[in-house]
Amino acid sequence: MKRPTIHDVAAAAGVSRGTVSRVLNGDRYVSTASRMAIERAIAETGYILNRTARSLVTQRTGSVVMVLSEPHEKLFEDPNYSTTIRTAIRGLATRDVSLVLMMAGDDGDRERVIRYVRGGHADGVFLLSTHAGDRMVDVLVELGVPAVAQGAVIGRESQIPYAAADDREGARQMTRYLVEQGRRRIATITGPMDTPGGIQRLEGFTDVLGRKASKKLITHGDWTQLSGESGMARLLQDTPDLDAVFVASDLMAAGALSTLRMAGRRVPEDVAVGGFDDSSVAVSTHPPLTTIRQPVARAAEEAVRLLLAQIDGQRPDGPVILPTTLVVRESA
Amino acid sequence: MKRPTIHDVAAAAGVSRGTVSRVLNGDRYVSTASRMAIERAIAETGYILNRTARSLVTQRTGSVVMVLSEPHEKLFEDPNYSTTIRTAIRGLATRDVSLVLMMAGDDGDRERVIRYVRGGHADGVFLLSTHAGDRMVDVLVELGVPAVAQGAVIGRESQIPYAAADDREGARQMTRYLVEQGRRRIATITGPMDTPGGIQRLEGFTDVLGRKASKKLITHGDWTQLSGESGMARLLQDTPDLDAVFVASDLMAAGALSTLRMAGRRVPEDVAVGGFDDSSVAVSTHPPLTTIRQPVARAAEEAVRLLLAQIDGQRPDGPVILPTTLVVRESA
DNA sequence: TCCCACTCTGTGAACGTTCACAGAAAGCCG
DNA sequence: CGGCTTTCTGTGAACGTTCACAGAGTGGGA
Repeated sequence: MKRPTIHDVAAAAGVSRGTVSRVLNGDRYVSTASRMAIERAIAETGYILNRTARSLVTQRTGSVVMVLSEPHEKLFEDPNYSTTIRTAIRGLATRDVSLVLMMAGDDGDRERVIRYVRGGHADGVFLLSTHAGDRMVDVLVELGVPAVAQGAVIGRESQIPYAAADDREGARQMTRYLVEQGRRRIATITGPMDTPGGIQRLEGFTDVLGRKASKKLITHGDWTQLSGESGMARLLQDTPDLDAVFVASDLMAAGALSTLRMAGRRVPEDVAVGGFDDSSVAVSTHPPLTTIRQPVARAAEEAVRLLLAQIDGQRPDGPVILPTTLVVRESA
Repeated sequence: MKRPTIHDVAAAAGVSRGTVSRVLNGDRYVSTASRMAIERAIAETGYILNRTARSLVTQRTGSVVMVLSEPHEKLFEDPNYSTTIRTAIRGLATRDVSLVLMMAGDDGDRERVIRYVRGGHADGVFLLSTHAGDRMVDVLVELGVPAVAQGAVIGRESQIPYAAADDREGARQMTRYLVEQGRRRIATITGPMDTPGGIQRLEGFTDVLGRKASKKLITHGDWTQLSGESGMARLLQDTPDLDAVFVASDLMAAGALSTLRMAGRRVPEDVAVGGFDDSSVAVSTHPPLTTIRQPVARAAEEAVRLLLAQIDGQRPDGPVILPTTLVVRESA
């Protein structure tokens, strides 16, 4: 029992391939009689379009590849990825575009992604957590394939449109809040300085604190919970009298909380802790985190929109920056 | 500038299409002279195989679809999914098979998945968190498409091979441990009773407790943190003197911890809490969770193996059940 | 009435592979 | 030397669509 083809439908409807193809693709020059006959024939035969055959001639695949650029050990700790992936799948599904997931954790992976895209196996690329100076990005830009990023790709802001939260302003909100709460020695644990979140959240921090943001009050993490623990330990050592810390992600903040607890500091009485992301861990820590909510789902939706627009041949309307909001819980 | 095709390679190497195709597919009847010429030609022209064209004739796509069957609100809270997805991608990549991600949160989604598979757009299906009685599964089985599941598909254990942790024995380990610690009134919060984890972890619990596992000591959650909170509240109301609770997932256990804290019960002094999964939340709670580690990555690897074997036309060697281990932290 | 525009339809070619087949060349055995 | 097997190669057809083109029918305006 072979699957029915467009020929079978045409025969059943008493028309030709061409006409069937026209209704399949929404061409307007089809008589209502033919259209109805064809629709009946499709239902009767159980015909399903063969996208492979279509792709061969249209040079379009109807799929998009999402590239996750985290090293393997670390990947996916961040619950935000899940939201982004889910939202993107849904957004693309409305246009019947499917989502292929690839990793770019090492050079072999990146090579594979390049081959995949260069081979024309995807109509567009959705970049996630791409670090500065990624060679793969150079190749993609050179190829001119439609691309979009969730969070800016550093150094490629003008070539690859993106959707992101307003990291800098979010960091300002949190820092201002800590200041307003009367905190005087405010430290920060940043993200990696080759990611937009790492850079801009630190910028927001220094925007508010000015020269009070001394070197000793700044340390760097890599988004992992473990790096939050060790970062907090370093800060306590360098500045034992700190009374607040702005941690650039909730996951790192969870790590910072454990270190503080082990050091016998009460949160928020002795040290206030501010996170960033409002991810699911924010409510499972003790105490629950005061944090900055970023509209991850909205950003993913916007990114999908930007990507589809490019695939349709339109010029994307620049980056989309979304506002953040302060969520006060108990840690600060 | 068109991309080079197999014709261009053939011309550059001074052979015919057929011979090029043979080296591309690893056929042994090719002279070393031709083979070398062709390999040079491929490198020089920058040729990349067009999988679409290949798919059209071979009826194989070189891709597999992973289906996530959680309702949209809830999906992805569980960090284990991330591990599974990542591991599956890596495993498939070694065979140059790509992974398409689809959701099956509502009927529309499921319909889309069916259309996709029926249309022959994937060589196999990787089922994640599929609930009992899912109509989509019936269709897939009927279609006879290679399929595999992470965690048994209830009612389809014999038709769809799977890889899973030994949920029942894991639950026994935890329950035994609680008993050994001298706990006398042990309750449990289960997962949904249409999932294997929900059913089997409860079975393990009653295996150990026998008739001591009274109705009042059993309540059901849906894997979410919130359901852990409310489940714990119900238990405290029904059985105020309980001194331990086995929660069928870490995420729900995190919820249970908050409820206990709000109720003024100390963990583990007043109430011991045992989780299940050893997911990332287990270490961010306070106190850190004593839990059951399941080899999620191993299970994903095995599932990929089972799937690829079927795609290669072999009979899968039955379900793979992997051992769990007790991880003692501070909550019990 | 004639011409043109518009609507609708069918047909052949093309997309870039693989596959089956046929046939050439080479080696071996009696 | 003749025939048989093995190795190697080229060719036409096929996979299931879309697309461009040509042509038929219809209606309206000059």
